Amino acid sequence: MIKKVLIAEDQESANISVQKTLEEFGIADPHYVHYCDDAFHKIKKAKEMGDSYDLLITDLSFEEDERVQKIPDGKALILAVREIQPELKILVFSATREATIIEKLYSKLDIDGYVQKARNDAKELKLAIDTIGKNKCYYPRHLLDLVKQMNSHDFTEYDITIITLLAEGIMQKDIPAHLLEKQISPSGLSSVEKRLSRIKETLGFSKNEQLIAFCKDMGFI
Amino acid sequence: MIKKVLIAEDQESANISVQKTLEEFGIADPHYVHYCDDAFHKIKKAKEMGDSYDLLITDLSFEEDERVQKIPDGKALILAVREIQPELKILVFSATREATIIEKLYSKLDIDGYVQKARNDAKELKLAIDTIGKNKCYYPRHLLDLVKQMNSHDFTEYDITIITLLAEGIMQKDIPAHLLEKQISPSGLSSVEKRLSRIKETLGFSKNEQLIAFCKDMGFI
DNA sequence: TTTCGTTTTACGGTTTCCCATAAAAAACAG
DNA sequence: CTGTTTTTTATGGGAAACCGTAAAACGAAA
Repeated sequence: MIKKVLIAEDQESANISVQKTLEEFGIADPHYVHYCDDAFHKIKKAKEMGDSYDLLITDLSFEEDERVQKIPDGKALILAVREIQPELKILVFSATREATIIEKLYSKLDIDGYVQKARNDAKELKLAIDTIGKNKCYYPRHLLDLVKQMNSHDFTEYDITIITLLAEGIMQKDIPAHLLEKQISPSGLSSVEKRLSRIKETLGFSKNEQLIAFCKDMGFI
Repeated sequence: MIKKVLIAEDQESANISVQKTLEEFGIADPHYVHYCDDAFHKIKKAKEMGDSYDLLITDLSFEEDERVQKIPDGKALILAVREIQPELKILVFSATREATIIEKLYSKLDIDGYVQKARNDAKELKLAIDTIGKNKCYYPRHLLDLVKQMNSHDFTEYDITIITLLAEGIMQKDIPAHLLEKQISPSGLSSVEKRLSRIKETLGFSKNEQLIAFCKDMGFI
């Protein structure tokens, strides 16, 4: 059961969102800090007083200002905290959607959950805290999907070219002309169609829109 | 004219790419550092010796290791450097494609150029250095486009819902069913079609693929 | 309630996409 | 060079998307 929570977050707006969510869990007065250094000291002190925190919710990036910090960001904070209280649950609440970065948080820093700051992040935040409260890790859905798909198809230059053209609004039937211009072969419409449907098949996609979204997530385009 | 260049970059591969590009400009032996602290000290020392750098090419994110750094990342480095040599040209070479982050680099940190690490970044790097050499700022094309488009349409919850469904591979003709399920109105296929075509019209897009790519770039989905 | 104006939905024609098949071209081996 | 295999391109039918128009539903005001 999660009772004592510390929030490290320098953005006012994000703070409000987190607070509201926590209220729904009956966690009335979570502790706030706006600097990583403060977070570290609070956790350390609580541990020493025999009143450890159950959960740390932290951002990754913190704006820098005149207060010089030893711990510059969320990543460093997590590393530092793990030294003094390895069992502390950590939920990262950040804007990054780079699958590779998020993946590393789980594998290297051993975090318990990641929620991306987005429109309806309150919902996801709730689900994440609930999951972590049950001693389980919370993986955002889109990450799970990505990890699974990562290795199922490796994109060639050819693939990327076609997909980039699509993302630029070129109609599929006009792609052959563009390929000819760039002297890329094969340039036939059938070849383009076949390639696209093959990619989508291996990735389990049904529509081009899905493929574009995936490639954007992966940073291919 | 750019003669003396310092590169702050901890990734071996990226370093090579930059080096090649610089060679084409006749900048034979640029200086390299793998840590921001080193970059800062080099710039400071050169300035004091009356042999200042003309250009700093830096990454934003630096991997942390056993060497504890005062300056954790490229952003902090830029801030620090601006203190001691405000006129130094700065070109950021990083992987981020978050339009908002990049925009801030220009507006807050006053950088002279940004090039995103991508497949053919050498070309863009060259163009950027050339532009900066002429005392002009280099703006990546896609950023210019985004900034222009940003204000042309503001996305509602409804828009995001539809676009998200598309990105998940739902067929357009099946979207009404999903909207009904979520009790979102209007749910008619015609309304969905009209909404999508309206969005694409205001943004100057022709295809859904383009819209998906744009929304991913903007972090809407 | 009636009327007017707006929003939502339904329908039909055209374009584009999707997919299977076949023809053509290229690559390869003997 | 000939025959075989693979790759690329062409073609056509059916499904989905696109786009304009008209009907229906809804809301507000008289």
